[in-house]
Amino acid sequence: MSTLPGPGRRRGPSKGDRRERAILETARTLLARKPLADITIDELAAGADISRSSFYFYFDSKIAVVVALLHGLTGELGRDSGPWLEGSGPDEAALRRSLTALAVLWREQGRLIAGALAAAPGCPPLAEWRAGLRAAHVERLAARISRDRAAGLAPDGPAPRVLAGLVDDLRTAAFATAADPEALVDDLVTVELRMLYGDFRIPHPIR
Amino acid sequence: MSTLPGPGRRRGPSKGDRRERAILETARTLLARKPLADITIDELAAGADISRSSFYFYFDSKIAVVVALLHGLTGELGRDSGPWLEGSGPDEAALRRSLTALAVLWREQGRLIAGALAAAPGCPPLAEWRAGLRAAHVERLAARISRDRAAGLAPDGPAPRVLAGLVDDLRTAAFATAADPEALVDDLVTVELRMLYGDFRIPHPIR
DNA sequence: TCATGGAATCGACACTACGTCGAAAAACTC
DNA sequence: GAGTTTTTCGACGTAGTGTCGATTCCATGA
Repeated sequence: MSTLPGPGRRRGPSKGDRRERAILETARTLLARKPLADITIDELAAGADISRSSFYFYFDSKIAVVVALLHGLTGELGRDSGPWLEGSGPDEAALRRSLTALAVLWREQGRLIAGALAAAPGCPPLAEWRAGLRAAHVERLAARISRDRAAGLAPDGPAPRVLAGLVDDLRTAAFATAADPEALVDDLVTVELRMLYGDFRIPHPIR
Repeated sequence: MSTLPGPGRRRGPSKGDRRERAILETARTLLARKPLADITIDELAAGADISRSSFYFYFDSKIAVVVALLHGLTGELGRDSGPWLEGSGPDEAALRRSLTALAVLWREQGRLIAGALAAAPGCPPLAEWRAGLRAAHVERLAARISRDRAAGLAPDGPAPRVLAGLVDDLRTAAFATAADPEALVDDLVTVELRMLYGDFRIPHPIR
């Protein structure tokens, strides 16, 4: 349940430190092969060459391991999205760079992220992590939408925060579903731009 | 694991039939209060006034109960979407009716659907259910997209199936996230229409 | 009316996974 | 090399799942 390492461990990169990293590494390896729910504490412990009860010296639970892995990931998740989120107008290239970075992360760590998302309802620390991530993205994207609308660059529409939330939902769901996230980037670029800038006149066919 | 009722039960709407319905009813009730993962077989059995081991006479597992509930729901899920999916062009009213029906279902049975979706990876029968549902929607929507494009009613863009998949993903994610699905309908209508029909000229500000 | 067989019920058991505790071994510190 | 801190583990208790065989219920038709 807790985010921090177990009750033991003070300081100094000693033996136990290697063990802790071994557990994390084992978790990462196993997650590449099967979903979080199928991984047992026995396996995690065995992978680090310690007994099951020793595992609890390092982490409070399976979820605590996931949280630790996620912690190292959080920075990466917003990587390369600065230019897009701070920019303005339908800057296709910037959006593509942002989505590409995200897709790579999903390819490499999809099981971890998906596992965390699946376990989030019913596990406060994971729910917070997800909520924080979403909020950060929605916040910045909503601001961008407001700016664009004020500048006449984007059509009016759903409240900025709502629209931004839908964009975030779409990304997450699409990447979670996709077998090959990177293959989806181009289409996501198109679709997100349409969500934000796509205006259309109902009666007339598109030229 | 299995979809069908347990190994017992032959014919005739007798005592056991009432029990079976009592279990389903109990599940429905409990799902209104807490997520699927927090519901135990003990509770389901207790709700139907039988012992835990008697439960297994009726269903193979907790998941089998969910599958049974879902079975009754599958028809509803596509309800009122006919006019939209069989129609053509940006028929806002038809889309709104379709989405409204879906939103109502999510409000009433959100926990059930969300629980099923969460348990789907790692549980073949649920995964199949989800895949079938998605496929059915994607299939029809993709056909609609192709028709519209051929008729010059919609701009070119992502492959119809991919685009339809993204629309489906968005709906599911949005409703799963939302506290009040029905409040989202109007915005979803706008966004989906933009995804399908929204064209925009990059350099020029919107008139 | 009662025997027979399927429907329904349950207690006892076996299993898996989780998490805790306290005692011991290892490693480090002075 | 005594004392402290870190690390390890076996034993235990708990919760939930699923199975088995014995038993009871009950409709039916001989």
